[in-house]
Amino acid sequence: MTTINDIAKLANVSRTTVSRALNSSGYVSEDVRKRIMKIVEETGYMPSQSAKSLRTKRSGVIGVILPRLSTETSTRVVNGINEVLAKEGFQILLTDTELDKDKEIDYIRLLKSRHVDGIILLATNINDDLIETIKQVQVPFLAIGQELPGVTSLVYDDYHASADLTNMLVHKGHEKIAFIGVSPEDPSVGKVREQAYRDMMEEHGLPVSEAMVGQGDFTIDSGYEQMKTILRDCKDDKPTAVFAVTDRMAIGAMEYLKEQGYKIPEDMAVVGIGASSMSKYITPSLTTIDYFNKDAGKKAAELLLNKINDKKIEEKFELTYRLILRDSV
Amino acid sequence: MTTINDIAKLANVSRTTVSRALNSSGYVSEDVRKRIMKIVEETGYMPSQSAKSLRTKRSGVIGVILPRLSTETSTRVVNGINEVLAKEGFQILLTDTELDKDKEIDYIRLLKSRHVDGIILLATNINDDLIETIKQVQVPFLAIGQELPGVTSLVYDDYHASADLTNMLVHKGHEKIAFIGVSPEDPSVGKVREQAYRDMMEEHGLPVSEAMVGQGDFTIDSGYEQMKTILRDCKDDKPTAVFAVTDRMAIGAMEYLKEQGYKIPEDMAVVGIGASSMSKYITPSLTTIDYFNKDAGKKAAELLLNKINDKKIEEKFELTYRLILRDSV
DNA sequence: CTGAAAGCGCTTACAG
DNA sequence: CTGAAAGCGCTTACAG
Repeated sequence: MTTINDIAKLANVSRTTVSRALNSSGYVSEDVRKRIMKIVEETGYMPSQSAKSLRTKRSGVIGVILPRLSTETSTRVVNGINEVLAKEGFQILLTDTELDKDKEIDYIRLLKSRHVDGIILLATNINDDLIETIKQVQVPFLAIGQELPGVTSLVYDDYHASADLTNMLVHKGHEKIAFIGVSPEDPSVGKVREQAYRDMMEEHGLPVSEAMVGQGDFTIDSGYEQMKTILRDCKDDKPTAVFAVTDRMAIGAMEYLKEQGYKIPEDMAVVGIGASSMSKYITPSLTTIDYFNKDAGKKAAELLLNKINDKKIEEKFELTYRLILRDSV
Repeated sequence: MTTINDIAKLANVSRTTVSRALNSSGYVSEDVRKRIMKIVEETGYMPSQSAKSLRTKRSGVIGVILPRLSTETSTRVVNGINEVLAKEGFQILLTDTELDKDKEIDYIRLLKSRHVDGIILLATNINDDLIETIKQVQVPFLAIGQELPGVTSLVYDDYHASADLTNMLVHKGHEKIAFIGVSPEDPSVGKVREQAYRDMMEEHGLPVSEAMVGQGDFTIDSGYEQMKTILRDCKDDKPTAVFAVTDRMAIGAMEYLKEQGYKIPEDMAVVGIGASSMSKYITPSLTTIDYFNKDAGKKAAELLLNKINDKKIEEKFELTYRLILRDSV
């Protein structure tokens, strides 16, 4: 492999000079610079990033930790991150925890050992070990989706998004609104969204019987199953609307309702969150919340870049959202 | 930061010994090993991968080059790749060409400079510069989706998949089958799929008027537009079925058809390729081809790992597929 | 404007 | 079983 020494020899200069020419640091006469560049061109020389990174402690790589590689949300966020980062010459080192908390921590440490210049974590849970590890590694860090104490966090406005959705249903005349949530282990999706729903129901003086509330696990199937359970448990006091905290679960619920001959939205209104591509093309199209995940990714990358460059930034950023009203309500 | 020297000092041994203990290479007395491991544990020491990689010429990183980060196909493939690689302790360095051919080449070189142990390219086109670059960089290489001459390639069986779909429509009684393809710049999707369609039509003695053939650009919108154009151009000789080479374009076509009051499949049958999640939940559900992208990703990773370990492998691998018959035909 | 030298944190023959 | 030394390919004070 061609190294800086080869280039130096070919150009009849020291490797110091080659380095300077390559990095446009320090003075190099125009003459010499051209000679060097020509040889670099000809040989197709590319500096070894390992050597560079060993020396400079910078790698030009940003670690990204995902809960799942294959969800639309993750993909959009990564897309946004990459768009900003690629422009600045950074690449993404991708890791997927498969929702395993231990792996979250392992990967943070692994990424550190790979000298990444920063880490972006799509967070799904909060625990002390995690916070502790983040502190320890001393790498510019950014969390998306959960507010991690002491860590710069970019959060979706889950409370108001969920409240808006609930209020919208109430204003449409629904009084019995079923709810399909997820485990509170995921504070943002599990706790906050449910809390907003309950708060709004209470505010409107509408009762929430526990038979109306189910807990899924993000999958379409779990939406289907929860809908089934809710309908069975509610007996003669059936809801007229169902609010699932993710589009996938909402779609699962719709599947079950369709199977049972329910007309949507006449017999049962359905809403989700996430603005998945499916939500638009399913019949009837699904009312949902768009969290602008790609923008979140972009913003995350920009903030992280600022952190890397030692700019002071705030600790918490709240993202915006949009309610998309479609045919399912 | 803690380095191997710190550990050596704390354990009262040389860094040679620490290295040996860490990598389980060479002899280390049980006593010393335990002492070292304890200190490693306590300090949270992680060896610098840059230093390691500079020395060993291996990085434990595989570069993946994607045409687009945010398509379901890419995501599934990456997911499969990662599943296999993560198990072996490899991480993925992700790059997105945004369909720019020059970037494909730039990224190959960039990944090389980052000392990746191998590269997987989701290929969308074939050109000499690309082939040339792949040869030059001398990195274990694997292409998915196109057969690149001289490069180990994993290809979908586009010809037979497309032929099966066409034949299926013919057997259902369709004689005028419209086609929405993409540019032949993408040999697999653009050329091969169209060729199979034309071959089968000819085999059955069915004419293909050029008014029945459109060219989209993978987007839903382009499917919509092409459907519109085809219907306009065909005048009184309208097709009774339309074959789009991707699900997204098929879905766009369906949207237009629905708008125009066509009943699917009664007035017009629609088929796509890709088994997107949307294809299952759209109404009517879309008949399509499942290419098992995730398995392709796994297979790619396994083959690449073999290459890295100097195992001899064949140059071309053909993947399997499955026709999913749904309500749109 | 240019170069010699030190050093980043590892691994690996080589010697004992 | 253990260690001293060389070297991977860079960058960066320092000196001129």
